[in-house]
Amino acid sequence: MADVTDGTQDDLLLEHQLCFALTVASRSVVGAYKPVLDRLGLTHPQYLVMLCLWESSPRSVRDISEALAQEPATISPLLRRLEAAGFITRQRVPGDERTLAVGLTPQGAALRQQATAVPGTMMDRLGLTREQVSQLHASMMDLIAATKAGPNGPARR
Amino acid sequence: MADVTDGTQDDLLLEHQLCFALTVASRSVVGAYKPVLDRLGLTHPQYLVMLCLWESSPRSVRDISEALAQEPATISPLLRRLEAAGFITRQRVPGDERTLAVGLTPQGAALRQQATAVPGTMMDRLGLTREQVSQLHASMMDLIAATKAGPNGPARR
DNA sequence: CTTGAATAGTTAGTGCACTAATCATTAGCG
DNA sequence: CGCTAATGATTAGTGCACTAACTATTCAAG
Repeated sequence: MADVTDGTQDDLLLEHQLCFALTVASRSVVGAYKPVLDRLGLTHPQYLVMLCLWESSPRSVRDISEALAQEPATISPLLRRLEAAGFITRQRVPGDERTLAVGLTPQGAALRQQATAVPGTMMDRLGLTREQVSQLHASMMDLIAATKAGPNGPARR
Repeated sequence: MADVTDGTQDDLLLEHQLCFALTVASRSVVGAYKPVLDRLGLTHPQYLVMLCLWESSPRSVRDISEALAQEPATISPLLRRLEAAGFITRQRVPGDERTLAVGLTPQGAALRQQATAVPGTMMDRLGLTREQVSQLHASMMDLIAATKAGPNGPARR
């Protein structure tokens, strides 16, 4: 007994669901970024792509998609919109015509200066300290690791 | 000095972003539910609606949308799909023809039995204890509260 | 060298989530 | 009463995210 899969009645209460709290938190935090990112002309997913490119560019679509833990099929149209906005360039790599070299335009590179204020602004807006942020960050990383570990945790076969 | 809005260089590192970890965690956890919910014929958002209705029904669209912290415009097409799947009914309330009464079909009510196992199964799959789940849940609720508090925390007008 | 497998990206199709605009109904006030 | 406000839900339009299917290029084994 005391098997973890024993479902008690209120296990199904919406208010007790971690998955629910997590999705609401995610949407709420992204929503809190919106007014700040609007001034940069970026959506939140676009902001993450720009962070990715400010760290290193040019990069391939696959490289970006792995860094952001998303499918290339998700990144592809997102890049087209960033190109249309004038922040990035998309060119085939000479010598390997399959691969795309995603780089920054001068405008895209310049945007980094304005973006440096974003993390601080958001910490301020959310009323979080650096420690709280890093603690929450660590919790999220643990949770991500748990989803990768598969059934019954990392100890299984 | 030590103003929280001082942006240091590596504040822009993707790996340090709470918002990034949060969105990845959310997508990863929802993804982990997928094989489990597939057997019930539900997507994750649809599962949340059903939790909502198992707690109390019939309910209006606005009621559901507030319980799930989502826009009525998001819920509306979702309900149409749940109706098409045979889990719920949608009828106008007699006496107030604006309001929709969203209720359960026998099939939708019966689905609850199968769903009772879901929370336990997921805890097992993620290798989380009840305590870990409730701690993470509390962290998420705090974060949600922080996004509602507005700039500079709850103390600000 | 050529053919088949692997790799890189895109496209199509489904579903969520949001804002803004619309329609119908109800409530309330002069 | 009758007109306006407000309320409840839906629709249109944009963007994200996923899977599956497709194209194009490159690699690699025979």
